[in-house]
Amino acid sequence: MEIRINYEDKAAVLKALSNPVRLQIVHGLLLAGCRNVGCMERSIGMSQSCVSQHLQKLRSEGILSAERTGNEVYYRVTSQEAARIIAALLDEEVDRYAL
Amino acid sequence: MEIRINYEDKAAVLKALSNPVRLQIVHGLLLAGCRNVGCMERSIGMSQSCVSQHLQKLRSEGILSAERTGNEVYYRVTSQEAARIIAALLDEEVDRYAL
DNA sequence: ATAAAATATTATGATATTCTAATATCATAA
DNA sequence: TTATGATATTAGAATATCATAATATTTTAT
Repeated sequence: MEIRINYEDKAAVLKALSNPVRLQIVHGLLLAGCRNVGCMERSIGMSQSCVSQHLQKLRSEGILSAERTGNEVYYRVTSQEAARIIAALLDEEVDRYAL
Repeated sequence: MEIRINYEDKAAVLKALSNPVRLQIVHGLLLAGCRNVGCMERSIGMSQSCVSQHLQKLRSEGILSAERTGNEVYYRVTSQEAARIIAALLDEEVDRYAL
């Protein structure tokens, strides 16, 4: 069997993580930090709209999933691949991450 | 001592790798593939200018270094961090990489 | 039924990225 | 010195990204 890497798709994963706001959001989730939008807004210091749009982008790339509880929406990291990348980037242990 | 992550800088590393052409170039180098520009052009199927511009971008982010030998310029990966990220992304062993 | 809180979506202007075509540089060969 | 091959740089058009402001949706409290 022939294994051909799809560099388009792989680059897209990196691209999804290659923005400071998105990186901080995902890393925060991995460290069991903020899980809902309001908390992220405050912690990152970006507008509600901005954070929400970044969250949608991460979701559409399959890095996060969302779950609504009452008024708020809780996010979590569902992509092992993303976790590995961030661990490699920040020189941390994937095992310590929440996902 | 206080460790504060600079998400701007870290995101910039991912951004440098988040283009399919650049990703393929760096991965190729890590697998001991093409080391000069002409070979990369042919192997990736992009114009000389395009490949060269991507190489400059990777160099300016400190991921590659270049060495001229006669007419041609040979590149290699100098960033352990980039190697770790790509290994994590492609689920490969960093130890097998050339750098 | 209204109002308020939390989140999502849309529209927009500013900026950045990408590729190609054209030109420049640099090293060697003739 | 001129020509040639390899690489780099510049200019430009098309497209994408980013943050903000405005509006919409959804859920709960009154």
